[in-house]
Amino acid sequence: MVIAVAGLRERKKEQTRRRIAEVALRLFTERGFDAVTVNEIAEAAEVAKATLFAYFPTKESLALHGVGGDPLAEIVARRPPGQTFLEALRAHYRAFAAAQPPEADLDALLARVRVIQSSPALQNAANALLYQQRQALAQVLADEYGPTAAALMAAQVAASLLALQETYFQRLLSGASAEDVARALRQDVELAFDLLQHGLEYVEGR
Amino acid sequence: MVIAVAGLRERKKEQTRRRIAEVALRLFTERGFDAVTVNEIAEAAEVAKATLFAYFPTKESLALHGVGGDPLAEIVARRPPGQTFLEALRAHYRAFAAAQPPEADLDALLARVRVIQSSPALQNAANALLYQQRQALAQVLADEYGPTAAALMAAQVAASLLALQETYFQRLLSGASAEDVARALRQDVELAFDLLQHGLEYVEGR
DNA sequence: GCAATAACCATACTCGGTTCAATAACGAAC
DNA sequence: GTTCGTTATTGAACCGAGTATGGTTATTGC
Repeated sequence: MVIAVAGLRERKKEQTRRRIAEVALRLFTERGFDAVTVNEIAEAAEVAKATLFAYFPTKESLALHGVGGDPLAEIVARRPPGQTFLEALRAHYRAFAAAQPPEADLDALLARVRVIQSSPALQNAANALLYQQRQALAQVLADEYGPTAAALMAAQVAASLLALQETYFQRLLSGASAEDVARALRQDVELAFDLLQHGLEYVEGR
Repeated sequence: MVIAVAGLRERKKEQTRRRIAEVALRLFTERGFDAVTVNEIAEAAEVAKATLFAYFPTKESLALHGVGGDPLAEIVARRPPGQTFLEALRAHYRAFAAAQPPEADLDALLARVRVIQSSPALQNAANALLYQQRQALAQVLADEYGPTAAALMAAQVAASLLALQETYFQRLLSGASAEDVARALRQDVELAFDLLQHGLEYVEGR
């Protein structure tokens, strides 16, 4: 009995997609996002430009594929009953911060972060990604809290997590040791959620 | 005694700038942002494309000039002593919500909102504007609260105000009466700042 | 084998934005 | 009111991202 493997067509498609993505990331890493044209990427990946854009809708998506971040709306929607949505998110990010990423992944992440930081256009694109998550989260929360409060809460949460991510990236780029970065991240996660939960007066009152 | 009027050169520049801006806004209003090319705008304003881009750095800026929003960092920096930064912001937005804009301005605002809503690219650009304010605010707050907490707080505040603005725009577009929109805005402002001040548990606990 | 389908390619195009050399308009000084 | 340096403006060529198209090749299901 032969395991039904994906058709040759599908496998080739996947190959092409990966080849494009890898070549793009390599070039971006070597020279920065803005200094690489999509024509170059297409040429180096040995595909036509039209093919490249059949796989990735924009140049930005070439650098950001797989960097979507965690699906906030899902985490909230799937939380166990009795848990507030904020508790669910805190638990998720606490777990993320507790998990020490292996060296190799960290190098790759660092390269990715450097690429993203290399172009304002890319940073905007990354923000736009979170913007969509914000809306999805607002929709999930709307049933419980009404549309206006839900929109406000989702905005606060999404913005906090974006700020958290930026701080994390900066710490990574600053050259601090992996342990220090991880420790700071754990603290920052707690601070971010404390602020969200108890409001800005939480810090104001020291 | 003659009032020292601006030189002819300066006046012409101002004229050109205004002509470009007005033509652009008119075309955007008529056909939507994406359906108008900068070539058309330049032609209709009777300037060369290069001249247009000498006045406005991007196509988006043609639709967003003057829509910067309130300078959060300044409001906070100039607050009277003894007032928390959040109180200062709340007072500012409360005053804004209390002021009934005159009919004519409201029509112009509505047109502007419709244009902005007509293109995702424009909405992203508008977001990016607030993003800069966020960073300026974070810098002002950093002295008092440290960089990490400041970044988180600024992010929450900026995101809340963006959400507030979006809700306001939606209410305007929904065709509700000006009084209803104004009343809802006053409520929303209080809700937004209550959430910021006391945290999400403020609503969670009802 | 043999069509139907889907990936792929080359090419030309649109549009936003930049560059640059040439020119026109202004301001100030004589 | 002529001259001269400055500055706004122009036109036209150029770049890069993204789209449209019509044709070619390879896989698939029969």
